[in-house]
Amino acid sequence: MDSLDRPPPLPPVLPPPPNSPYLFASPPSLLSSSLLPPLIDTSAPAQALALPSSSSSLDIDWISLLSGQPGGLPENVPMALMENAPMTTIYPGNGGVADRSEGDIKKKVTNRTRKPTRPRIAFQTRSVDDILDDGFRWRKYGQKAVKNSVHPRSYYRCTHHTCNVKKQVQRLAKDTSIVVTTYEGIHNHPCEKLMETLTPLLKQMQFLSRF
DNA sequence: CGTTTTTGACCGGCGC
DNA sequence: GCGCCGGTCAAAAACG
Repeated sequence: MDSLDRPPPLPPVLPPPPNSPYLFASPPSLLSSSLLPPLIDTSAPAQALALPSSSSSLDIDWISLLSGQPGGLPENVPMALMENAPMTTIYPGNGGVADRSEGDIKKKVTNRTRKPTRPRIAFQTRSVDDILDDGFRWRKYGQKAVKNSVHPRSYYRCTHHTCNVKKQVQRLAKDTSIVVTTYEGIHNHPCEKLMETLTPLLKQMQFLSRF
């Protein structure tokens, strides 16, 4: 599967419920040209972002570029960038998991391979597409039926060999028009799709800046 | 033919 | 200890 070829989903705005404990931001996607502020996991342990500052033949400060701020991204911010499309709920940092009573995601995150919890962020997006194009390539490695929900949960891993980022995708049991995408970890490489888009532009900018 | 998806088995945590 | 459940593995199937 290659989600890069999918048309961008166009979910409507989800208004924040009154007294919502959640942060709100747009979901990750690179299809938009606008780079909105990055997501922040509010409680996950701090983790430095290890991005190559010069990951191509071009001498580009990708960290500053991708984060939109000099000095790079703040801690706990995933490489995924935001789409201008829909307003999306971000769950706070217990992994972005919903209350278990909703039967969607377990409250306590058990991680079989690593003990320390990695930064996790969940997006809640109203969309007919389960897979949102966030610009990264993912390989599906599992699918499980979810208790109290007719929709299964899918597990994906970033296909980049050195990258260990995972994500889970499922539909809300309460409102099946809403897709919950949970990202775990931080990409340690630039987004291929963004590179493809920006490289010609950056080359031109560098060329022009010589005058 | 290489890559990705599917799917049942397996593992570990947790509650009872 | 046992069963339930979420998460992962891995072999087979499907796909381009």
